[in-house]
Amino acid sequence: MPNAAASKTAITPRRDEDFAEWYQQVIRAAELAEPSDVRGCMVIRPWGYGIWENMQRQLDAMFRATGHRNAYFPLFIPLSYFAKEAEHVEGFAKECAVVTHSRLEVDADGKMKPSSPLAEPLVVRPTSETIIGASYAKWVQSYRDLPILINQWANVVRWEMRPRLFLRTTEFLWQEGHTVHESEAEARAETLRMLDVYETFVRDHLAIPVFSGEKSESERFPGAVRTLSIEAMVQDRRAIQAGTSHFLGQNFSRTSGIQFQNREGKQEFGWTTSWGMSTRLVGTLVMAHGDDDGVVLPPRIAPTQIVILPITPKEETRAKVLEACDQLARKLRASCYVDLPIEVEVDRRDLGGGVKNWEWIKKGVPVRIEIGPRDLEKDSVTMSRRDQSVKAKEFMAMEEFVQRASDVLMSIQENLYERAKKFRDDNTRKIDNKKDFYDFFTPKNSAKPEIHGGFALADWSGSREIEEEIKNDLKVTVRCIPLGDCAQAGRCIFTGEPSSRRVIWAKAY
RNA sequence: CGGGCUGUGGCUCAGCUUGGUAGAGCGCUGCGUUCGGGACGCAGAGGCCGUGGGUUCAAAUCCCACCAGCCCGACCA
Repeated sequence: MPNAAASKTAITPRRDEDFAEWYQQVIRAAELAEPSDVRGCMVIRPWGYGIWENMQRQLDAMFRATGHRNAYFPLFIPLSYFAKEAEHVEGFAKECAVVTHSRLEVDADGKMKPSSPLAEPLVVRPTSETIIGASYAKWVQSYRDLPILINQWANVVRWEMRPRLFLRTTEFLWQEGHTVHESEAEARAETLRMLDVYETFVRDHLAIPVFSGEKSESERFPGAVRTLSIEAMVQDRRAIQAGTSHFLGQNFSRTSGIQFQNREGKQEFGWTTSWGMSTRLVGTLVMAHGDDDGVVLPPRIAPTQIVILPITPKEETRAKVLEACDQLARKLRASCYVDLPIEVEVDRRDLGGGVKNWEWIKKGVPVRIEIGPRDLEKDSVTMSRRDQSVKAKEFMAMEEFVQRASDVLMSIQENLYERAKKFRDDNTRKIDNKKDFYDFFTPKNSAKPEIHGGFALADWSGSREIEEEIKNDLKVTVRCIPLGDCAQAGRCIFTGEPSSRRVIWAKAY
């Protein structure tokens, strides 16, 4: 049954059978993360955390390069701080974890019970605008103290109803940038600049193309004047917000008292921004590039870029094979891929060769190298790329591979981007009337919906009622309103009213 | 927070209707055979059957309560 074996995929079900289940299975098979006993929370395992660490390191460098510095603010926010900005509280009220006691006591039944109620409850940060604002208020007196350009790497808690690994968990890791500026124009420019950083990062490092734009009023961050986002398409053709950047106007500086004497000598409230990206990106990465054999990692973000698998069928050649593997690893580590030493691992575990090979396939390591006795004789290696068929192998001299390694990684990175972009473009459509719009977003099989839809570019008047109606009918929302001046006036496909431009509609995570 | 379903070795589940010695497959450990490949054989380890209460001579099984998880809604990065 060679055919059956050849068509067998490492992950069951396949993406086209049940995408949601496929996603869970991939994460488990690749050992990225697992659900914990704590409701809605996950354990991020080394391979998944390694991906996050790479994202952190690379994003952090970009923040530094744009003049930002890291700092750290408290996990707990006094309820009174949090409640100052009316829209902000309202937006987050339903998903706050609140600390109300400071100790445990053993009760009559021998059970531990909270005691010593706090004078003021503390909210576990769902986001830090208010607590950071309290510090900024102390730091800012003069226009000379501005801008403040600070980022924080932290965990936050949002008591969501329906958690999914990486995409939506009660606790998640993220970075949140919080800046203060002396003028509206400067703050608005900062918002755009960071959106651009995000777009660049996701495109060049994660190999995922995005659309960027402004959120509609209904999707805006609670308390923001303007929310920008980047929107990626994953393989079930749904949209996923990969990063956001908010222009907060003076809303938060007013409530936090961030005030300064401006160049004219007058008191003025600071103009603030905030922007963030989270571990959700790991899930995005999985859904954007993964295949029916598991995760497929872009080389730039892979914790291990090249894994070397020693083939040791005979005891007498074992030592030599391992030595050759170590030697190759050393050479590779001495060479660079995008300015950093190549990350190599020799998998010496005492396991069946096939098992090992498949483990790395499922983990999505970009390049697998096999070295066995026959390779030793010819001083060659066998290479497999994760962006190509699992069975595909390329043979070359060891020295040649050392020379080419960086190029191979680059080629995989490019290939993944091109593939993702083609998928996105193939499933993005201009739509000019309501019927086509509804057809586009309606699955043929309503009992077991197949993968359908995508991004629809359609004119919209900006009416909130229409937005609501579409959401109720199709679960489709405005993902973003593209920026830029390539806008073309048209007519809203739902109402016929004038529209200034097409906006991007999709079902979203 | 509403509506439905499910809690049994690490994982997926059978057993429950009709109460009577706790099971299978995968995984794990050991030995052997294979092996440029997710192989096979044999032997083994591992379970307060979600928690608490009740009925009963006897409860994984029947009854009640609670807790947790999954799916479908409302909420969201």
